[in-house]
Amino acid sequence: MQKAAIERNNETIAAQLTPVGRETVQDRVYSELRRALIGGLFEPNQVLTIRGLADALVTSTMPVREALGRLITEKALEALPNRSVRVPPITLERIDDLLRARSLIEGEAIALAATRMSPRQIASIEAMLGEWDEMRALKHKKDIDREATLNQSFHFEIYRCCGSAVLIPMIESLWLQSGPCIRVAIYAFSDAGEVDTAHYHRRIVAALAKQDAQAAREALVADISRPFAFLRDKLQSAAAKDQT
Amino acid sequence: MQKAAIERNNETIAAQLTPVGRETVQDRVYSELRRALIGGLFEPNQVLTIRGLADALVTSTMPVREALGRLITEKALEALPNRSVRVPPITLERIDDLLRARSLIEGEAIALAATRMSPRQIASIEAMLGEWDEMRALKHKKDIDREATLNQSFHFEIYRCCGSAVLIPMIESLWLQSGPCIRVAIYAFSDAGEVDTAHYHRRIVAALAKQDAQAAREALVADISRPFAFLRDKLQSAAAKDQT
DNA sequence: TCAAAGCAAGTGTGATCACAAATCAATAAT
DNA sequence: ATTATTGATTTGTGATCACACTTGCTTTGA
Repeated sequence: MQKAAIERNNETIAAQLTPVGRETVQDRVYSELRRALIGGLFEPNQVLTIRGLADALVTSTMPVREALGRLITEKALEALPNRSVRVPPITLERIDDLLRARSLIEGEAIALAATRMSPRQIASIEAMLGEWDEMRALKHKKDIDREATLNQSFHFEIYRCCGSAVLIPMIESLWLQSGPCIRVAIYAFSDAGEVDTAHYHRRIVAALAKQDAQAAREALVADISRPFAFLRDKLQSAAAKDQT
Repeated sequence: MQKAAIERNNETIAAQLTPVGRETVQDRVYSELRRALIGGLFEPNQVLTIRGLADALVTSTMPVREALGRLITEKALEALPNRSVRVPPITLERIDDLLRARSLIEGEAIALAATRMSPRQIASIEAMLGEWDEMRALKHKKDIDREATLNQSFHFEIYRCCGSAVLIPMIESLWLQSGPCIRVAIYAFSDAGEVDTAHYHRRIVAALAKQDAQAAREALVADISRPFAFLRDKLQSAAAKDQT
């Protein structure tokens, strides 16, 4: 019987090949819309139509409508009574609300992560920080998209270590909801002369390295509060000017 | 010009008629599945098929698949690699994970509510408590479904006062996820001789009446911990017996 | 000139069909 | 007797169509 030989052969093949995966069209549409949303490609109040998106993404309406439905249940999009869907407007209350929820949940996640991260994982984060500085020094602080992506990886790399399968999807949902707001703030940042965001991330990493959960939570809250506070001021002054 | 008369006439009509609403089939399917899930009608690990549900709900597959997609993104259901969907299994890690997340988020919600509830709202909650006792005394503690529904209204009536449009959907998602677990625990409760759940709710109401946010949070955590702890013990002993 | 009715283009929703993948049962081969 | 293979049924996915509702514009009537 050559069964063992066949088995061995299969194993060597399996070792060489990488799984191809079976992502559906709907999943791709969903990911793409997510990316666009947290990347701030859609602006608040913009209405999205199924057929319009389907044309833009070169598919039929079916995957788009299901992806939109999913995004609506995550509150990343909003279903109007007219049955049209739009990206939610930015209001002062919503900003405060989002910041509070993010501080609470991401704070808890990083506190958990602080007690669980292995030295290897911390090293990985630190390496990320270095790569970041490099990019920042090189590109004269203008590649906002790359910066945002790196920021996202940085945070979620940490959150993944919290060991909670419940918290992480919630955090993703929160990023999705605050994506458009944040992006507005970041663009405003880059106009208004940049603050040293690297400093905040270094504080986070330092706290994690010391396994100091409380310090990590505080550093994180300071980090995510910045754009929200900025946006808040901007909105407030705009409202004040609007009233005069 | 009889414009004013017409206007008046329309107003009287509007006063008499109640808006008919335009709930879609998909929404009804979604609500029904939600109800079934947090009511524990589906058991953990059960797989659900689109066509099966469509037949049971007497619609076509289309509303069902979209409702399922929404429930999957909320983690109320789980998409297997085979593309079939099932209600998530109960594991020890998941129980602890859910309890932690619920304590954190619902705790924050009730702490916020404690500082914001009007006397009128508190009275409404207290009335609810009384109605509860009545039912409990009358029906010889056997109507589990009614009890669960009342419990749900009680909690969400409070959460609604927290004034956060972000936290509440998250709490709903958490209830959806822990629904099947909880229901298992509750059934076990009713076998194992009932604990006095009313006591915990009275503690919550008392704390809210005193506007004591910290006490409210603690009372709430104690309340929601009970079924989780019960289920946890049950699972652990089952695992221990399984190993022998 | 202006407001209201009517029309046309656009949009979301649900049903149905086609197809590929998975599951299961029965049959065949060792 | 047990494993492998084939075939039939079931299932999810995507496309397309029909229909109802909305929206914006044109036309009509005062």
